Amino acid sequence: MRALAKEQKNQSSALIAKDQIKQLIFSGELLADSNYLETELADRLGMSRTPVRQATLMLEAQGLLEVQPRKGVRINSISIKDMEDIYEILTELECLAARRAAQADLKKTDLKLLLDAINAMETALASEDREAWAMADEAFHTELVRLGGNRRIESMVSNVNDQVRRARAFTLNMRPLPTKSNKDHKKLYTSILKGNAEAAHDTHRKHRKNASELLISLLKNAGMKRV
Amino acid sequence: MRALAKEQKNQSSALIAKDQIKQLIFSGELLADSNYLETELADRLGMSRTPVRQATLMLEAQGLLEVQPRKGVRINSISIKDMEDIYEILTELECLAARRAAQADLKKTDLKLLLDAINAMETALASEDREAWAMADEAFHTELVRLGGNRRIESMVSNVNDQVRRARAFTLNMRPLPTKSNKDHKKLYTSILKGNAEAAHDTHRKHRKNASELLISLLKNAGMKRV
DNA sequence: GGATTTGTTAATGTATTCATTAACTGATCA
DNA sequence: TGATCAGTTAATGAATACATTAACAAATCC
Repeated sequence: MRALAKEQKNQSSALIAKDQIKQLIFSGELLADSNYLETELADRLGMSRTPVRQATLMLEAQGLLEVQPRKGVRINSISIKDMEDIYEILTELECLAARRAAQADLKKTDLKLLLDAINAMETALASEDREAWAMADEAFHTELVRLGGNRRIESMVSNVNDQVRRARAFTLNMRPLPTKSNKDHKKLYTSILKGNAEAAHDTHRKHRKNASELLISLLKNAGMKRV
Repeated sequence: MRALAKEQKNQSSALIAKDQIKQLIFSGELLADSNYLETELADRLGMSRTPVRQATLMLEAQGLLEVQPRKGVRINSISIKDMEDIYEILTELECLAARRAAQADLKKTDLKLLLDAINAMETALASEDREAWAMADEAFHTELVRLGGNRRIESMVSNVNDQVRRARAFTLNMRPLPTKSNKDHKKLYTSILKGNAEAAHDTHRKHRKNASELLISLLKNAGMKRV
């Protein structure tokens, strides 16, 4: 909490607006396929239209919303096809990161955060705490990509992830507990440590493929056309 | 020309500024690793700071520049490591698109633009017109990605491409004429038409790998640390 | 002479004002 | 009755005004 406030200290209102609007979208306070006027958002965030507008333009560039003149900004929803497209990209980029990480001759100490995340998932599974599991899972994937050592992949993955955040949150409680997935994580961890690049790549590809197929079938079964 | 002017008719100044600043960067009128004040850019573009600022924030999100308070916007240069990172991503995404295109059961008519580009490259090679070749090559790659049918890949590739545009332009006249590369293009064309997804993927991977290795060695030989 | 501090400058970041224009309402006409 | 057109409204998009603050310079103190 304090860290967050501190972090925002030297940020411009535009960047604060960007983060806050993102949060409002993720939390569902701003609904997908709905429009919100700039004035409305400015009031809500307690600032003038100027930084809010800057934020919306940045978020439009990221694909989270569309600025529709005289109608307000429209929060983009995600179709099943979108989900498939996004997961395809996500898979490709993460697998690339996994391969790179395995080639980077990393030591156990380098992989500490990755292992921490794996353990956190195990704990969360034991106590059936889905929220905690989701957080640890995200930490795992973030750290994996970071270990890949390609900054651009990091930011691209982060951007794309933002676009499916709502869908993931939506299905979190519909999913069976992913008891099996931690086996994949451990296998990947070992491959990276051993420097087995292709194994890391392939393991992760299967993992991601399973996860995305599950997610998409859950959405379909729930009759969800858009999220 | 007229099309461009027309295109800009209904665009906001912010979007015009974004395009124009990009052009200024690509053409080298704005130098990498140099700073330009917002006022300066606004004067140059004949508009007020407001839309210019919006443009710079969008371009910062895209990674082309950095907004440095009180120092002006700094045009980002690209290191060899950056080039490697970028080409790695580009390769992965384009190969994905190639695979998808091959799976999409496309007919000859669908592949017309791709073939046009191949022919244009051949013509350009015959007359040793590097500029024309580069344009056709870009058209080929753009169309390939479009045929992949994943909009997000299109925009990501386009963004990433923008980041290496200067480097490519720089080496264009240093390169030997890429007489061999059109064989790769034709092979890819055939693979897509025949629906041979893995061949399309692998052909393009090799093609991209060669191209990036060549580009990077050219930059290294030229003693270029940053572009 | 060097370091520190205060004052000034200038560029950013935000708010506000203004102009433009799409959307809506109602009225007129066929 | 329905359609078209004028007038009004309201939201955007841009310019300008204003506040803030980092950077630089000058002056003072040790």
